[in-house]
Amino acid sequence: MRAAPTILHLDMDAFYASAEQAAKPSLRGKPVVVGGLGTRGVVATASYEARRFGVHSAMPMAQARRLAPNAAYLVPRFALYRTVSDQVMELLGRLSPLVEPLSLDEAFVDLEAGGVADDSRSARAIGEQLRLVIRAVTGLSGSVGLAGSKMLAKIASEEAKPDGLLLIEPGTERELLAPMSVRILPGVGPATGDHLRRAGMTVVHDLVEAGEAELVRLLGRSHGAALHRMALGHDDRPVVAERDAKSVSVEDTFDVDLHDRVRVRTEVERLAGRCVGRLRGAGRSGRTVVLKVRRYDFSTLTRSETLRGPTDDPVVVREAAARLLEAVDTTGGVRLLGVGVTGLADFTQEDLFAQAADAREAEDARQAADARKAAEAERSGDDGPDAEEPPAPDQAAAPAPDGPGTGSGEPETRRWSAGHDVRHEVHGYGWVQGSGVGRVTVRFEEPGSAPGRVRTFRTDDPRLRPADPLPLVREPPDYSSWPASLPKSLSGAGAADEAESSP
DNA sequence: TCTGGGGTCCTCATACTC
DNA sequence: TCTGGAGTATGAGGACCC
Repeated sequence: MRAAPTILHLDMDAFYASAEQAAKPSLRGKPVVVGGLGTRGVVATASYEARRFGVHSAMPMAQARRLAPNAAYLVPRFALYRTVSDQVMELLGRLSPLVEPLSLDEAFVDLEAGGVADDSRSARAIGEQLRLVIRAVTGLSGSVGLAGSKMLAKIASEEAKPDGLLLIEPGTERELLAPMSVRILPGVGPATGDHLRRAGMTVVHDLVEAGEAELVRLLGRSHGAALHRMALGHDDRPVVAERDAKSVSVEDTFDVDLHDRVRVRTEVERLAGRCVGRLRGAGRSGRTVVLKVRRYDFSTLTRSETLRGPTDDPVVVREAAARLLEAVDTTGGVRLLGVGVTGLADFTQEDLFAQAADAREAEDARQAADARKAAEAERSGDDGPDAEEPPAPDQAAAPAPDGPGTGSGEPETRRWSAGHDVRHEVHGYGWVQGSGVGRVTVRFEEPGSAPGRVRTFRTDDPRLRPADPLPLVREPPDYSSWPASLPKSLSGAGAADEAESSP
């Protein structure tokens, strides 16, 4: 906990839904729900208009549709969100070398390390400027929290939402936290929240009163002690810029439970291939293969196997996953399958074998100079100590890694997903409003345009093609000198004002 | 016809080694 | 030689986060 509120937490407001509203003028001011549209989808983000109907993140899509039947339901377009996220992160990087992204729409920034703020006044000014610049560049709003620790900065941005800024002055945090729900503290989810409630603790003040010993008794040493510190407003976790991934995994939930054991096995192998594709894409390898199975009754089990060394060989991972599956009872049906790899490294067991082989060859070559006669025969019998070494990888079986985020691999059958961009030879840019029974309905509009008109085509209309997302802001102001100076069009818009944008 | 996907961290049980 | 304890690796599951 530092003396000045120089840790900044940025949280973009209803990010996916806001990006969709910015991209699709006809949706502005209307309820928008982004998420999986399948029978088992859940809500990723709901616009503030949709939240008024009670729709929120992680809610089953079916329930959302009952609550807000007239909302627009869209599948996520990660390519667009990633582009906007990159723009935002680039702006944050101008403030400090210490930027810790938490997701596409959230990050911590250590303003002190960047030398752009060292007290409340300068921190607030930078926070307000950041919000202005983000809006100018991306067309979207973000909320900013400023405090002396990560926990409090995050709580501040949460309280500032939507489209606000809140600064917590050091010294005031205990008073501020005391009446808040225990659920505001990081690490307190539904289960811990329930646990605490049953013990009579509902607000942060109750945790302080209970004392560390009682929390440790209830929640265990690590969690209990950490929670007590948080309740007192103590949090000295640093902002960490670079974080290495510790695992890579892929999983799929099926629209209908799988009963056929052969199909289950095929899916596991497919997932293993995808997982290795991601692993290789990241230039990593892994030592422990994990199989995840969610059964028809939502019970989830995992089985894992640790290999002798890290691998990025699809055959090895596929076979390990298949072995793990053998030990799982899938009668009754399988709802979800997943394959993951942990224990990541930057080299593979095969690299080690190769190194060992190189060393052996060098040694052999040296000896061969002395004893040429026996060398060939000796080497043929020297296969190394490891009998478990898998057969040479089947090169042809190496999966085409699906690039991060594309996840398509769809055959040429044309699928028009709701919300996706299209371009029509005659009518120009638009987005898919819906499709079915051989027809696709498109609304022709683009960021910055007026709400557009709707037209319907045959799904195989050759004049209609998928398109890349258009930038949300066509001509952003020149902000190349920010934060040294604010673009002219933005200065005077309240950057240095002391006024707080939210209560 | 409730409950996604991709992660992290913690706890507990068990096996093994010293 | 047997036993107990500490430390470590592994496996499984749960909670949490966005």
